[in-house]
Amino acid sequence: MNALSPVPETATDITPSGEDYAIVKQVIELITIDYREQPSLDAIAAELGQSPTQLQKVFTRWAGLSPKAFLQAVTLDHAKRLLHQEELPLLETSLEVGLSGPSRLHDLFVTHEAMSPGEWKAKGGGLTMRYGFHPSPFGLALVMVTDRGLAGLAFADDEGGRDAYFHDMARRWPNAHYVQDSDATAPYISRVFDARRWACEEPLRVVLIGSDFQIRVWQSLLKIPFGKAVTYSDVARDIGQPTASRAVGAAIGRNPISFVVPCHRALGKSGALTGYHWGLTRKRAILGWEAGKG
DNA sequence: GACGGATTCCGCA
DNA sequence: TGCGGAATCCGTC
Repeated sequence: MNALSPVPETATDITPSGEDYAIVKQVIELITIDYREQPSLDAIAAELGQSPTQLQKVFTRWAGLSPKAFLQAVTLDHAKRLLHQEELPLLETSLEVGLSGPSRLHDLFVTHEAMSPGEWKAKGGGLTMRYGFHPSPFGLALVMVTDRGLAGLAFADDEGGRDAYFHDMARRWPNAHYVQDSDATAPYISRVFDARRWACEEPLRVVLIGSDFQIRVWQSLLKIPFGKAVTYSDVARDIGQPTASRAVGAAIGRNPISFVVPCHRALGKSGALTGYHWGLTRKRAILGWEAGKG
């Protein structure tokens, strides 16, 4: 869509182009086969048929980290450290306070509201949902907005599968009225993925449309500070149902606003990345990318 | 009611 | 450690 406006490619560009992710994704898949081996840059480049120099450049532009540092950021050990860094991160962080803690300085500034139970029962009836596809640092992104704010954010693995990804989202609110409108959704993409705009004065408006339980879970996720992680049982405890960790997992899996509601920061108790609706590779990518911004 | 999880725990190489 | 199986709990349809 935006082929006419070239993005300047400088090392300091914190809004990486969508194409970089295609390379990064392959790298992550390679190192995940056996992450203990930590293959050399040369080996990875050879495997992908790229020059090491070029690969290094793309990688650093995308991640803000050298490939080596990135490899370390996606190991199990590192994930465990994220979990234990801070004892109970969920209890003290107030979303409304937003910018109070230094770690949140680099985080996306968000306010949210939830749809009423009645509106949820209507399954989107009476709601106009504008949507569009845009390049993002994690592949093609599908954005859905209502007049109350951002309602959906999904990732697509391939151009050709747009319909499938659209339906994956649209069936969550089957009675909504869907209108393709990339002009309406484009501003959200840059607001969400351009780290320079995360802490701007005006918070990103988000609307959570889900069951009562799901909304409580998603609100809990919104409180996880940037660069931290929690376990499913942490979330269960936070919403006052300490034994519901499995149900929490299911609810997290239905988070409609990926990345913004940071469901990628929920890990298994062992630190393992136990699942992600849009693929474990993407979950690793997001966590590693965040490591480069922290 | 039944179903099935983006869990967890335990036991065994 | 890592892996597999069972226990168990809960939201959803």
